[in-house]
This record gives sequence, C-alpha cells and structure tokens, in this order.
Amino acid sequence: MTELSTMKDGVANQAEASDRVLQILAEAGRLFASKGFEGTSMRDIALACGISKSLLYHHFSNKDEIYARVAVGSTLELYLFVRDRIPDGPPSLKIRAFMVATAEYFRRYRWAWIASTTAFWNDPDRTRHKERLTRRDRFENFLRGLIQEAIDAGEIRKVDVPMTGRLILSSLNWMHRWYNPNKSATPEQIAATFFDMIFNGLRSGEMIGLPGAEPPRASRRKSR
Amino acid sequence: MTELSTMKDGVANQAEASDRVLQILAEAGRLFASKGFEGTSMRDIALACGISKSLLYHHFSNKDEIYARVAVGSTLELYLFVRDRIPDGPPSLKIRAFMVATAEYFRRYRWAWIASTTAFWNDPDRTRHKERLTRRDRFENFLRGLIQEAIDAGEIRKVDVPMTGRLILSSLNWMHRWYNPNKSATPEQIAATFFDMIFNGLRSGEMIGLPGAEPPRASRRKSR
DNA sequence: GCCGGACTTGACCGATCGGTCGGTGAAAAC
DNA sequence: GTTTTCACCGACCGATCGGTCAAGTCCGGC
Repeated sequence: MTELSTMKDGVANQAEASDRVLQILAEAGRLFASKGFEGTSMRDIALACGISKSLLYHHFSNKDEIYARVAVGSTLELYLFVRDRIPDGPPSLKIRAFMVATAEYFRRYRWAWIASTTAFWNDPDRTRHKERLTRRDRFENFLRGLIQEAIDAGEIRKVDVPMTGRLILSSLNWMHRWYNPNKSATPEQIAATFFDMIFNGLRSGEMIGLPGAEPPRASRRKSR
Repeated sequence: MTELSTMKDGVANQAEASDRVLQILAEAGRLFASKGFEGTSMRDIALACGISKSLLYHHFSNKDEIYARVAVGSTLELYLFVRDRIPDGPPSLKIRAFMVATAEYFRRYRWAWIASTTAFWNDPDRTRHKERLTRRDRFENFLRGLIQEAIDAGEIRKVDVPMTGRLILSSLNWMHRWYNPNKSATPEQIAATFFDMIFNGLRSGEMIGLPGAEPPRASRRKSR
C-alpha cells in the first residue's frame, strides 16, 4: 500500500471524494496558487467550477477547509511519495533520489504544491496548519537523516546538517517561481542538475588556492 | 553617488520623503510581508501607523502605490547595493561577495524584501510590476555575468550559467522562510556558508567512484 | 490679523467579502 | 407510493473592502 490510491487532476490523496469535490479542489488549488488565499474569493472558485457558491458550502464547511484540503492533500503524502522512491545504495545517491522525487511530486501536483508553500505561511493562527507543518517537519527530518547518513559513510564532508538540508530544499522550493513547464527541462532533470552542482561543487578540478572549506568570515556588522 | 542616500526604518531609497511617509512605508512593508497584499487592508495600515485611513490617501493615491513604493523601494537599489560591494579579485570571490551582499541587503530591508518577493508575484496585471521585474532581471544578469567570468577564468566548471544563477539565488531567496533573526547566524554568515557548499561541493575529498560531473540522467517520464 | 497650503479627520459610498437561508428536483430507500 | 436523502441553486445577510469628500487644524509668511 505504498502507491497513492487516488490521483486525479493533480489532486493527491483525496480518496473517496466525489468528482465534484475533486473538481473544486483542483480549481481552488489553481486559484490559490495564482492569486493567494486572500486574493481568491469563494465566488472565484464557484465561477471556475461553473457551480453556485452555495454548493461549495454544501461540500465544505468554509473557505479554510477547502484550503486545508488542498494544502494537506498535497503535503500529506509527500513524505511517503519520496520515501518510496529512495533506492538502496550509497547515501549520496539517496539524497539525489530525494531531490528528483520531490521534483516529480512538484511536477505532478504543481498547483497544490504552490498553494501550500506560498499562501498564508505566516498566518498568526498557526494551529490551523499544525498538521501540515508536522508533516513538513517529518519530510525535512527525513532529508537530514540522509545527509547524516552520507556524512557517517564519509561520502560528503562534515557539513552542518540542518544548513545543508536548507540549501537542498531551497533549490527545490524556489523552483515554482521560475519553472516554466513549456521549456524543455523537466523538474526532475533540474533537480538532478542541482544535485550535481551541490554535491560536486562548482569549482574547477584544476584550480587550487581558492577559498576552501574554511568557516565563513564574520559579517562586518553584528546583528542585534 | 553610489551610496544610498536615505535609509531609515528599513525603508531604502525613499529620499525626500517625510517622516510620516517613511512610517507608512515601513508599517505597510511589515504588514504586506506578514499577511500578503490582499490580506492587508488600508485600515490595517492606518491602524498600525496610528493615523486615519484618509491620511493614507493624502500621501498615496491608492493601495497599489503604497505597495509599489515598498517593493520598488526595496529592489530599486539592490543592484547598486550589491555591485558596490563586489571587490576586485578572482571571479569566484566576486560571486561570494555577491551572495554576502545580497544577504546583507535582506537583513537590512527584511520586510520590504519579503513583501516584494512574495506578494502577488504572478498577478496577471504584470504591467504594474514591470519596472520592478526589469530591475530584478538586471540583478540576475549581473550574477550571470560573474558566473560566466568565473568559467572563463577556469575557476569553476563549465556549468549551465542560468541554472547556476538560479541555484545561488534560490538559496538566498528562500532564506526568509526559515531565517530567525534571534538565532546566532547572520544572513551574511548563512550566505557565506551556502557559497562554500555550492562552490566546493559537499563531496568528501577522499571519496571517489561516486557520481561525478556527468550530465543528469533523463527522468523516467518525458515531459509533454 | 489673516491667508494659503500642508496635514489630518470622521462620515460616508458602492462593491465585494465569507457565509446562511429556504427551497427544488430527482434519485434512493422504505 | 411515500418518505428520506442529497446535490444544487438564487436571494440574501452583516461586515469589510478600497476609496471619496467636506471640513477642519496647524503653522509660517505677509
């Protein structure tokens, strides 16, 4: 039972949902992704679905629930999706597979992904997103485990694990801001390219004498 | 005339603006950053400034103009700010300085930075942001020039220049999502750490036989 | 004294917001 | 054949949205 059971119109893990509900989630995700949570009205969603606004409240209790279904639905299975695509082998190749799998997830559920990673991320009422954040943490901790594994195996340098995870996730999380699906490279290919750059570094093999792995210089100004 | 003339309360390049205008821009930037453009009402801004809503319309023609002043004000001088902090020397060190300077800019004008990089980035009415996008492009092209320079000098591998620029900017642009100013590391230190990781790579020097600089494998699925 | 312009206000506008209401029609359950 | 269930709708609600307006208040120059 590792494969996701229901996948339709880019809406993940919405098993036992009617076609209408799936349609609403798909349209709402697309709108949330392009106009944000506050910028998307219930009328917008109803209009995009070709139904009355009342019907939205028949299937969902309020606007928050629609967003929650979109966002949780997209992050719900991300961890499992990625985990199942990590092969046996050297830890560094696992990290590569992690990146490629995450990119594949992004490509498949693009709108829900964007909606969940951009819309009211810093809402003061964080309790509404507690479950989503917990799953995000599990996802990120999974990556950190792979990084630690690669360090223990001696495949990568003794880098700062959380910081390395942030670098890797940054390269993936920022992709939706510039990715153009009409261009040739797929998200998976882009992720693989980023892995190559981060893992092997940009430095030319012939060069020496340039700044190595010394700790970063302190900034000119003290913060705070 | 390369140094920024007016900097107050984290609002860059608002020369000849009254204290009141600077206060409005600072509060509006903070609100836009935390609640988004649509999620921030003119009443919110007025309340945060302790003034009436009407006064906002005395100093600005409408909500869009306030946002434009916040966003353009923050991106207006980013290019100059960074350019002036690029030292003479090896191209790779210029890239490092580019990253550190951008991080310093982020630290100084954090709210305006966040507001301009997050709020309605994909607004269909792009014309309103044309100037901002043009300046963004100039900023990004400047980085690409440095990367090309480093390639020509043989300091870094013959990587894909736009993709390398995206990786570097991703690491900086995503920082606001996890950066905590109360923690010890400054943005400049974080940027320097990222440069080290990207430039030198994660791979342990002792290791061999792991995936090297070969082009990324094609993904399992063909796009389109 | 008073005049003009910059600054500031509360009352108000039409539009739109999220959400509710009573009801309809058709199929399923009895 | 009746009742229940369920997807669905148009009309409507109070609140809030961005924005306007006439009326001050303040203050330096004449």
